[in-house]
Amino acid sequence: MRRAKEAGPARQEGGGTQSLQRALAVLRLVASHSGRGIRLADVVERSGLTKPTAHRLLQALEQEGFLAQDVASRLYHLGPEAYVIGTLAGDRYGFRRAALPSLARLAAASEDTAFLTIRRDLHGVCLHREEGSFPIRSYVLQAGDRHPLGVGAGSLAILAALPCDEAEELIERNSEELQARYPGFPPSLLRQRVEEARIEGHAFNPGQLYAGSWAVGVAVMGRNGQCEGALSIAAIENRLQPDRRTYLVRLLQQEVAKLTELQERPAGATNIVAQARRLTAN
Amino acid sequence: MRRAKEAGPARQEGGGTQSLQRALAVLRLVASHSGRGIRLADVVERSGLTKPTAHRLLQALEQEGFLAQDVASRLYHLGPEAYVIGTLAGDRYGFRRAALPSLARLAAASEDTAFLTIRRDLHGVCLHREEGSFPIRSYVLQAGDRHPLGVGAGSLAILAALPCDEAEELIERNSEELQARYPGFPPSLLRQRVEEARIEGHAFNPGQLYAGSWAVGVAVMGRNGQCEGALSIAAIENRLQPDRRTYLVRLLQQEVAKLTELQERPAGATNIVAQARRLTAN
DNA sequence: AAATCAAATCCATATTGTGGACCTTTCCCT
DNA sequence: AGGGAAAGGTCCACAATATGGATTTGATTT
Repeated sequence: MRRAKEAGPARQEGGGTQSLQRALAVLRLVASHSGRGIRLADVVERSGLTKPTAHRLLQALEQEGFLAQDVASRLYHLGPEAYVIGTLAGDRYGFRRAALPSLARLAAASEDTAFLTIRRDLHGVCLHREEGSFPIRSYVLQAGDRHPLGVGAGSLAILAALPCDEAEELIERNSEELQARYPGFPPSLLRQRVEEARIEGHAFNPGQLYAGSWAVGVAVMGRNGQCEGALSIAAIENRLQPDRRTYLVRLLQQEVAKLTELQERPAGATNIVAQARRLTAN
Repeated sequence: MRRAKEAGPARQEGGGTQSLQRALAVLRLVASHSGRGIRLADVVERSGLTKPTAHRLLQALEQEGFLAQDVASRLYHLGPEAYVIGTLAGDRYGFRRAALPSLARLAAASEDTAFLTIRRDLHGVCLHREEGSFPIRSYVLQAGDRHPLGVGAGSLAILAALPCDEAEELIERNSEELQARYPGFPPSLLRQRVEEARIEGHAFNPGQLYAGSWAVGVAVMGRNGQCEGALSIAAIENRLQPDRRTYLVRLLQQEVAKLTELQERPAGATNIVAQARRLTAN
């Protein structure tokens, strides 16, 4: 297919189903506007696809039930099928459900906004945002938003929790995107922040992404030693000065401890094989 | 594309992205084996696709993160991206989360297995299965399983809760599939069962799908008057005789009442439009 | 009523997905 | 161990299918 405009040097991973990549990119794009909805024109702009292509993909995804279009506003939203798929996937990755009570407690105790972020390949994805009672709230990070690992407190906490060589490799692989779209985050800065986060035991973002929007984050480790995600709290600058920052970190660490305890079985592989033998026969 | 084998007379809905349809069908197929995993050969058999095609789609979906393949067993499972999408969709269709406590209570009180089913176009999809303590358990209905509306107690409850003309239309539209794949469910039987369910106030399935696996179901109505889904309980025949059946129906109705009360805002359209104006501008 | 913007549609073109045939690995039975 | 079967994975010529510039339709604003 004729590549539209941007799109870097060449797709890394071996050739596959390109139209599928496009379609799923559109699906993710709509997902990242979850709750708000997104217009065709915005999809065109953000995906770099042409209008007919974007439109066709949106329509096809809608027909399959993965998207739903509001007839009045013409905005595209995630559809019921996406919900079904995700619900079933939740049986395997039930991390969010476990974390929701923690987020609620964090938001209540801190009065600021608490976030759950998970790693998804090279990026951190915000899965949930729980608002506190404090009247000044930032809308810098929404559910569905993705940034390269290290950009933002939760995302940075995850990066810092990974083995050194893996973290370094990820920074490397993200360098192109960082350079292109995150001028405030050169790889060198990320390395420094990761270093600091490891020493301090928590990630700290002093308004690096948006001036005035500060945040702290702590990683959640699974019982297999892998990083599952991170909890973070964002607030305005003067609510994240040293004393309060220490307090918020303590809150986060308490919740992380609770989460670590009630970590669910990670779907043991041997078990699955045995089940499969029995069940996939029909 | 060359149509493989089966596939009826002609696809009804207007031409779109066929390969996408196939890919999403594969995704749904894997989802329907959530937890268990599915093998390439089974995907080939159940989807009617050829092996290279199925394999390519599975690989592409895996690369995009929507599927994950267990390296040891080669079984395909839903991937983290599916979880992300579904989690975000959950903000719009948060029905399942609300229903989980009810299912837990139903399973505990009845000692049998409780299910949550929702409508998805022409089908009922089992979203969750909560097992009770009774030692004889049927595995007739798993999370992710789909059947035409009316097949199974939960599915039948949903069908019976719809307006008469709509229900009739759905039976009509399902008649082909019923005839081909559900020999025990001729449309005429469905109409009769729907009639009974409306009179009785609950759906009853006396082992129609699998002999010995009986079930009762009650629909959950949203506050907009639309049917949101259904709760159901399945048990072996002698645990669904008249007296106990009445008891179980009462349990179901209690939980349905609780669910109806704490129904969430159905994302009012006007509100969404207003938000969109503000938020999709950037 | 005119103008502006966005959404939806058309259609010739060649890029892309397709599947029969083939190879490789794993598992099981003797 | 050895041999056979079944499943997973790959190749490549072919044409069916997605593509996007241009156009039409529809809605909203001035």
